[in-house]
Amino acid sequence: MRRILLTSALPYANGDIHLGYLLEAVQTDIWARFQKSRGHECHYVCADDAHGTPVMLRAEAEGVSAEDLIARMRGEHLRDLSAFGIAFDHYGSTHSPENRELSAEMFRKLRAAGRIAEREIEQLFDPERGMFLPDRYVRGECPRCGAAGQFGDSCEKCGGVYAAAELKNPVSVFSGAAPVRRSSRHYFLRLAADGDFLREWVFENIADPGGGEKTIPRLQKEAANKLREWLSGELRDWDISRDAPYFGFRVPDCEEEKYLYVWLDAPVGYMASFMQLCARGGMSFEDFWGENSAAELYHFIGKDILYFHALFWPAMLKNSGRRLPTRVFAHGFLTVNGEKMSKSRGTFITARRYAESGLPADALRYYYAAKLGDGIDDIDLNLGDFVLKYNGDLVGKFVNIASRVSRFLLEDFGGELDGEAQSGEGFSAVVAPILALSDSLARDYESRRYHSAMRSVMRAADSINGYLDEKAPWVMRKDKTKRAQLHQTCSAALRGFHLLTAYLLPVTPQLADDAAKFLQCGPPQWAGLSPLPAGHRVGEYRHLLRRMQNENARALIQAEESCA
RNA sequence: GGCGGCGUAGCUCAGACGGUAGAGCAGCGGAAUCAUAAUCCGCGGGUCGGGGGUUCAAGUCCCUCCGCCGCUACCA
Repeated sequence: MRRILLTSALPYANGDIHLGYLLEAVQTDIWARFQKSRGHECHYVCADDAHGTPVMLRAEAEGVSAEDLIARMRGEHLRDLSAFGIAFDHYGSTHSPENRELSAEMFRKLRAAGRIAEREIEQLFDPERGMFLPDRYVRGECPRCGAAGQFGDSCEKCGGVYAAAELKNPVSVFSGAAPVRRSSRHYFLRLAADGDFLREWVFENIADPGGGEKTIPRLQKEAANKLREWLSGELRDWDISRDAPYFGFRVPDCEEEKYLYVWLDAPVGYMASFMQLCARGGMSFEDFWGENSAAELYHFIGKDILYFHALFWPAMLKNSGRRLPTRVFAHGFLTVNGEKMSKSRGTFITARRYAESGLPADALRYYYAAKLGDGIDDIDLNLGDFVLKYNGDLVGKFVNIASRVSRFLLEDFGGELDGEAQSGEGFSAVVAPILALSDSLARDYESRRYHSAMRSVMRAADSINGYLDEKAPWVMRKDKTKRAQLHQTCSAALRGFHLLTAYLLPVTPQLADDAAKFLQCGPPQWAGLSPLPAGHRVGEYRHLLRRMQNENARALIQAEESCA
């Protein structure tokens, strides 16, 4: 049995869960459910990312304490994610005692290892607000093209990149005051010292924990390419402290009021969340995070935060006596109808909006699965396509199988399956080929080629539908002498349906649950999966899914526009 | 500006190691009527963004151009 710990990136406490984040949560959740269904020990943890300037400012604007704000946001995030069947084993917060402790320990160990540098740096400072200004909070004219109202890091007009201090006529976004330069002592993670280690670690191949004979790359090809950019030169030190006012953890053993940068304690939040789970579940924290841990550790992330997880984080772990991630899985962004999600276009769809629209969570999960591969490409949610895929695949093909034969089984055989669970014509024509799919399907799931897995499952559903057309049980039914054949055909089709339900369970847990109720079996686990036995009795069939209407999907966008 | 990614049938996308272009949906033509206008069989449809190169052979490797997108470390 494998021991696996996996994480999704931490949702930030200053924003709502949207369909883009759900892409990641669903991708991770499918993998977690798959591993569990295969009988492995698997823990899926996540947490709210609670610290940083934006949270502090928003709390101020709302007139509430930061603690109250993040508690509320965490509740909303958890509610939204739960509505999509994201089954965390634990969902913590980076603003927790455990994380405070682990972050401080991390910092101290890094310092003891000689990896912390201190330097005076000069930054823009808002004299009215009395705070240093992150680049994002300074606007001014682009030093290259002169475009007005540009942010302090890059120009939207000409694409130029510069330092905030280079902006002409800069103003603070908060007060409108002209920022002044002021220097302050900052702490840095000395990344350059780990250049050789990172170049090795990032590009290295590892033994396949999934049992494959060949070694596999630690990172996806595209991800490795991206990292080559940083790794090809000298690595710069990473600024990991912020001056007050800031919402976060104090820098340990520092007399001035300085805070750990949110991105320092955010990944440590993975550890803290798991630590809380351990307290509940009896696992040993060190088994998973100790330097010589034999457990597997995976981070699912968006491609935008790759360097945090593949550069800073490994460096932090290595120099603090911790284990390193087994692999890091990056995915692309979500676009809606071919375009970047946009509030003004109404395509910035929140999880809540979707849930309230009444569209089934499994529909989105299935659609994502049908499009997700192991790459880093963006995924497009095309609403028309979305409706067609759900109706065509899940309703028309998959659920249709149960719908086609259940009445015959119920009316003619009292819901009982025939005696040939492991032999006979129906078995060899329908059941055996689906059993034989197991290994290649498992490989697809394991390597996150969900789209390939979904194609295989649907091809199998096609074959059952084809089998039913060929056998025409509705014709057999009129001939009393063909009663045994009728029984066999319907039983085989339903056994096939049951097996496919198990294959689909990681993707569509609600559907699998409902199907299991109809089949009167437990949630079909992949480990030890076998055809429903002779004489097994199924329940009365009620529609497991409803067809989706185009209007429902379109309303996702319209509804957003009306309140934009 | 630098670096990276993408560009394959009307649509959404597959295509490890280079070897005569694939799926689903849509369209067209049949069949069937058990099933949620669900199902099955068959058909048409692509200069694989343009151009050049390597090779007996390139969507697949190299160069170049065009288009779209992303990243560029103190936004998270």
